[in-house]
Amino acid sequence: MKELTKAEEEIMQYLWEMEQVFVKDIIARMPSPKPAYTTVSTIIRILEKKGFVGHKAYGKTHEYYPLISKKEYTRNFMKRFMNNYFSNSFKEMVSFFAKEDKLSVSDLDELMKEVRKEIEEGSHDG
Amino acid sequence: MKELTKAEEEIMQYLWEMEQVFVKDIIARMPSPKPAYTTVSTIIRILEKKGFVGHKAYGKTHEYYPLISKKEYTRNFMKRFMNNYFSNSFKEMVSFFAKEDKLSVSDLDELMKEVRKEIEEGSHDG
DNA sequence: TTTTATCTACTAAATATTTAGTTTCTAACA
DNA sequence: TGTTAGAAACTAAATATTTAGTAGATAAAA
Repeated sequence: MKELTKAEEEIMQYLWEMEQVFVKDIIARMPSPKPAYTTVSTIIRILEKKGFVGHKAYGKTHEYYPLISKKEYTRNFMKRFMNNYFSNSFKEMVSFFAKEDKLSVSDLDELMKEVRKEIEEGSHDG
Repeated sequence: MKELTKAEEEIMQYLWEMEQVFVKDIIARMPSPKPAYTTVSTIIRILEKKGFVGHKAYGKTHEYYPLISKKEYTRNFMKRFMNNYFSNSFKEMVSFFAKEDKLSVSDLDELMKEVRKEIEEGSHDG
């Protein structure tokens, strides 16, 4: 999977959030100062070339949608990151953030109860 | 804190790992094809300008060392990332990776036992 | 059918990043 | 003291990324 640059990722976030969009929809949601229409359009075309985005044509206009889910991208990205920053150890990562957020042991237990539930629920669809 | 580019981060990883280094030490550790001496040297100078690296001068030669720890950088980087990819929720992140690595509930319990221990140990130095 | 609006595709300029050659300085040594 | 080796600093070329203008196409409106 190709990497995304900053600008590409920013646009991709809108795609993931909105699922089906026209260029103008994205621009509408962007904060000022808004970029030129063609800027966004160009970035989307790059995303298409990289295989992240597809489109349906409605006459001359394209409606764009993600081909790679946020989950898939996150997975790949985090693999690299985990490797570099937590020596590939899930434990280290959790531990880092728990300390970071100054979670107490009981905070963590509470959190883990919820995570456990999610794992159990999710276990049939992977 | 400034962001690091890819090339800068790569060199920074050596600094973090080796703590105190001369340029040639870094190059010695780098895999082939090795970059030119001046390439590494230039990147380090950029890192100094960005405040990530300092140096002690031994005559004409500089021994470089990190000014910003891997932990500090990770913290900042992950804040942004968490925000974009896990809506700032620690729970979501743990859950994501637990599912990702196909951890069972008992795997998770085992892991959390260790994390809990670390938190308890670490609580006096933050 | 002609005009208008608006969209994508094409193109290119501006900017940022990466890579490395050249110069200059200094220390070590003859 | 002069010469040499090796390092940082300076400079610049190559490459990648970002931004946006212009042209050409098409649908909708007149």
